[in-house]
Amino acid sequence: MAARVKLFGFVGGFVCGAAVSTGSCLTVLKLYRLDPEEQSTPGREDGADNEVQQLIGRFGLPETGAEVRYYANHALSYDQARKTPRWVAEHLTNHKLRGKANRKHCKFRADPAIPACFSAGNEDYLGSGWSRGHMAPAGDNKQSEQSMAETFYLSNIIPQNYENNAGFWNRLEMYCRELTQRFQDVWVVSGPLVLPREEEEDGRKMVSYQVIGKDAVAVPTHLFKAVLVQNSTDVNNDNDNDQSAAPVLALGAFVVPNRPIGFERPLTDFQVSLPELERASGLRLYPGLPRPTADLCELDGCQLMGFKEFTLYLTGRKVSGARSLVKLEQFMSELSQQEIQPDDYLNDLYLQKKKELLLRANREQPEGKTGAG
DNA sequence: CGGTCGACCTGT
DNA sequence: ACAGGTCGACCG
Repeated sequence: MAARVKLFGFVGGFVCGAAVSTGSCLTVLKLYRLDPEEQSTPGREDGADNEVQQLIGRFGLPETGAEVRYYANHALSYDQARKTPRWVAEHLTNHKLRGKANRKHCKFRADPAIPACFSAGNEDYLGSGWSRGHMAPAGDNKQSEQSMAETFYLSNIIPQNYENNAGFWNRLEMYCRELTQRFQDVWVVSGPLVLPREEEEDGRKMVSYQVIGKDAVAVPTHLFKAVLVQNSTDVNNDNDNDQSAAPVLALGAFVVPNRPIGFERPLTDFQVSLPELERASGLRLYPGLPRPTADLCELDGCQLMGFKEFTLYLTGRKVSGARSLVKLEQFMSELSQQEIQPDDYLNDLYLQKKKELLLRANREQPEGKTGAG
């Protein structure tokens, strides 16, 4: 506290000195003590203060570049010091998740709206030991090539542990998409965190984090997600006579370490209260949300895909993209090698792909041994 | 779904 | 010869 008082005195003194030609020190001190809300209120017609404000801002006041930026299907606030987003917000619906936009047509690039001197570059990430992790996922934007392409702007990217990105975080994103099957609206706010190290033998807590590349992109220690769901009518409520069916509104907040997390850890291990997340992040999340809100995990379980389910899903994606019969068979044998039996969906996918590849092989090499059908 | 990397082609 | 971009193989 002593330090703060000292600092206050210094600042006050400095301002008084600088503003000696107008106003009184008292006025300046009063301004300094004003609520942030009040300070930013323009149109105060109250003469003296206004003059002081204009003088202080004679050559402009510092700009953070943290203003909200809107894209086709996400919005974010950017951190010019860390070269990452502070938060990224999205709205998901079942309908919006349909489409055939493909990440193969996208590429990571600097956000053209971010000044170059505050922007990360691909070079910062490549070979850094960290992957480029989406905050607004590409998979939430299959509806439009444009919106998917925009999620590849580095303003939406943070340095993320490979295994975390492809694994636990991936499954969390899938869970968010899955929620649109049970809720009409899903809102997600995601972002990086740099949290103090827990230990330190002498009891001190320290914030430290790696930075990568020539632009010194900050590697977050943790990632957060705040998931809000809504149904205008409760789909689980089969009581037709319930006229007062209030809209269901439930929220789950999660803080996930930026390192590998295995299948043995349930999502609920990483759940925190909304106020807890807000204190850690310094963000007021969903400020328009009536509180307290129902717990998403009590309402919906917060169950991520298990190992078997996830492996089946991945194999399905690989099978769909198989370019040769040998690869196709390899994907299936890898599955049985893990002692997982394909389900009906995967079997259909497999047979369909096999037919397609055989057809193609025959067309390109009609005299091959597979010919004479 | 989430990623990386290297071979290869292109332009100056 | 070398920077830069595309494409396909690869991994969890």
